[in-house]
Amino acid sequence: MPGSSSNDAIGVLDRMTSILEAFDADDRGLGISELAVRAGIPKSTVSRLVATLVRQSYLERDGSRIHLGLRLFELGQLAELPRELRAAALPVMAELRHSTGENVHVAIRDRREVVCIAVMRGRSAERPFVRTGGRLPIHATALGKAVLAHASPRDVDDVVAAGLERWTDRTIVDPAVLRRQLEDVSRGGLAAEVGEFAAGLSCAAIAVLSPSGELVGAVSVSGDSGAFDTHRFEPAIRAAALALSRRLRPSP
Amino acid sequence: MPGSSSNDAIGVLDRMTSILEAFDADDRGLGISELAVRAGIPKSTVSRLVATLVRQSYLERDGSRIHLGLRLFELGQLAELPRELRAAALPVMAELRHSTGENVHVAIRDRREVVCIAVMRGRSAERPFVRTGGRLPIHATALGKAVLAHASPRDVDDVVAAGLERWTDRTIVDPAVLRRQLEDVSRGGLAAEVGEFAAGLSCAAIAVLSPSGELVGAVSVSGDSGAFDTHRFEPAIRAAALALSRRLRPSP
DNA sequence: GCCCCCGTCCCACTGAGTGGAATCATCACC
DNA sequence: GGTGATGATTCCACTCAGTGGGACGGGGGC
Repeated sequence: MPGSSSNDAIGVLDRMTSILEAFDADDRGLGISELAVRAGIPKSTVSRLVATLVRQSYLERDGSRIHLGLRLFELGQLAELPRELRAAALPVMAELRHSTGENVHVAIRDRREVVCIAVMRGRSAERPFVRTGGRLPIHATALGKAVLAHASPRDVDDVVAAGLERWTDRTIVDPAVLRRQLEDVSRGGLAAEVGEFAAGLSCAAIAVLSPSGELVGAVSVSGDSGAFDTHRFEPAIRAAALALSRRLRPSP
Repeated sequence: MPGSSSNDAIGVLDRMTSILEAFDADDRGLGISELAVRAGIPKSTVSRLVATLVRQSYLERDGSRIHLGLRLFELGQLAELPRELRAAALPVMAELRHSTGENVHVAIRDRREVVCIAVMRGRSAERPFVRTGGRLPIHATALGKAVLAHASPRDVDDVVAAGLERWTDRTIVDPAVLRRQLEDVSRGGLAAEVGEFAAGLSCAAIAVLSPSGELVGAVSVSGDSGAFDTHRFEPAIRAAALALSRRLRPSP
């Protein structure tokens, strides 16, 4: 919602990332001019950079419409963390979906956000609120709070220092409240979220640890706040997190 | 196999792509030095560029091991072409796998290669020879020949001009033979491959066209050359290609 | 026809990027 | 603990890649 384009974008690389990240989820391709506006870079420069990226298949163009290219898909599939976790998670998620009937997600932390690396739609559930590859704020989602509770105090400080952006009127924006919840979670509690990210949406999550005890990500179940008791599914989610943990390669 | 590192890599962007593409399928992370060797770029430069890419989450580092980062996964999921085709293809592929029992693939063309955007392992089949996101040579695979047969003559010329690299002793390296096969396919024939890419591996493919008749990709079935009759599954593959075509959004 | 918007190209300027060498860190083996 | 190998980071003077305002061409719509 803020969309504040804080564009330092000094180096060419930062420029490139600005361009790549200008693409939305549902775009049907962008023109050079719009791209230039979104990325906050002069048109002529964008034109030149895009030409290079197209040459490398990082972008594609169909006439004057520009799209994200195949090489990004390819590299994305190569990334180890999501790949391994996904492979391990899919069967576990299927089981969790079966036992709860709700939408199921697995996400990984990336700085002050989490990235959803797998989503499964529950049998009788609404379409999931996030797509595979989607980013979510770490402080306003159950997935985020589950992983943040296992992070270092310094990490929590960073998140707080960056400001707790408000998404709904129930979003936790008070650092003290957030810290209290995180402490509770880190003592073995369930990470829950009721309308804090999107109105009417509830979610419950548990962190996933590697066999050696390191934080890997989190698994969650979400549903409509009306009929969703955050604690009802706790045993199932906990079991899923544990099962997933056991399926992970033991040696990272 | 050839791994010839033809590294012009003048601009920073090209440098970056060299770095990103230095990552293999099964790597457990690369160090700066190895990365520098693979990318053909001085160490100090790689160090600097990697720092920037890490800052942007395009790469990750765990001590001195460097991995592909989450942002690549994220952007890869955003790329429209694979995303839409995948969504449309998965049910069709499931059906094709069910009716054939073999491994099933869907791929998109990218210049002189095809990129596999979905793979399903057949019930009784060996593990697939290519992963999602994997690249295959266009002239040495059924998938490649299926799409190439629908491309412009100029495109075929380009492929031929670039040289038909030999993968096995059955790979087609004679342009005349390739052209003859492509003509046959474009007249409605089945694109087939018997051990041309990997010894003992057979594959049969059909192009997938959009509702408006444009080439989108190809769908294929593959199996062990011993027990695999390239033509036995032709009706099933053809039906899948048609079904997939009908599921595609009509307005690209 | 005219105007408006969009993408590309041009070109003189300059500071971002470069990379060899020095430095620091870690590890292994004697 | 010394010594040498390996690997990552930092420094810094040089210079060429990248820049971007503006001109150009073209296409689409009123």
